[in-house]
Amino acid sequence: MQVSTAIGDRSPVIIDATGFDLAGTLSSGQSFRWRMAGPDEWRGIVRESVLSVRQVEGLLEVRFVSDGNWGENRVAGITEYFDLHLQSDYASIRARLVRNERIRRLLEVQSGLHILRQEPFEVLISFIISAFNNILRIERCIDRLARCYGRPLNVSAQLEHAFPAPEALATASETELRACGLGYRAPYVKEAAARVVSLGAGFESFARLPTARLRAELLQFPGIGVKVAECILLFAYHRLEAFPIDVWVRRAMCQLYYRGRRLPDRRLAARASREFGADAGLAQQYLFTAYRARLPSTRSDGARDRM
DNA sequence: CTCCAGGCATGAG
DNA sequence: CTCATGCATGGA
Repeated sequence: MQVSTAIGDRSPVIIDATGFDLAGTLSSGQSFRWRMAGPDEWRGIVRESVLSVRQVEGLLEVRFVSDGNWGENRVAGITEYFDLHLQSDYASIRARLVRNERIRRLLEVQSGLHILRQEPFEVLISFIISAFNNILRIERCIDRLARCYGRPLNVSAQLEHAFPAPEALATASETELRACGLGYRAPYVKEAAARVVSLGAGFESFARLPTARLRAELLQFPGIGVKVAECILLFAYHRLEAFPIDVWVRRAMCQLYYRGRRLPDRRLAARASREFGADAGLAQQYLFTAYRARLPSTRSDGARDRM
């Protein structure tokens, strides 16, 4: 798995990433901190560092534009973030999903999506902001939040900032938060951050809770409902059975399983659980990206696109 | 101009 | 319990 290790300070980390789709994963709406920086280059902020990443053949090349506290082994940290240590699992999940007739066509044109392992607090706040919002604006809101409340990470002209700490958002004024473009979500973000602060070490222990209890804990937060809770379960706590239903996944499920008839989300969730079981989270990610991009494979009748 | 976006909180029935 | 409504903001 590990091809090379970082010896010097600035030497890039290179990791075997066979079957991984970097671009697809980074643009699949699970992280809001990555931007395309070239034809085959992605620049993003992970924890306390700025990364420049590209995928060549089956290899992932990661440059640390700014140092972060990754400890001794950067390879292990990067491997974990991109969830590359579970490549065999992704292969078996995919094999199971392909057996499902209704989504087979989607998987024939898409592959290699991973679920990133992101910081829980960042995901929690980011998806509170995501409610009734669009991805471009979510990215801008988080960018401005980081600029106002996050630690500066490099000294270049284009200064980049880490995601803010809970204390910073908890003590921010609602007016300031609104100035970041949060709108009516400003008080939710402030109160949710305050709740994380008051939970203290209890928030860290969320990671060890069984999924049902973790979901119940998340639903206690202001601004977190069923959909956002599922996003946090999936993207922050890697609970692969979670199944967030947004407008695109709703359209996908209704079209694929109910001839376009609109059903309540709880029924769609139950159906997803039956169809995909423990693989629902990854299935959801493929449905989301395919329907949001309006891929030809999402057309119900197989009619050709004449645009 | 209108419509829409990775929904939630609230109140009515 | 289920369902309808308002909500800030900005791009298309």
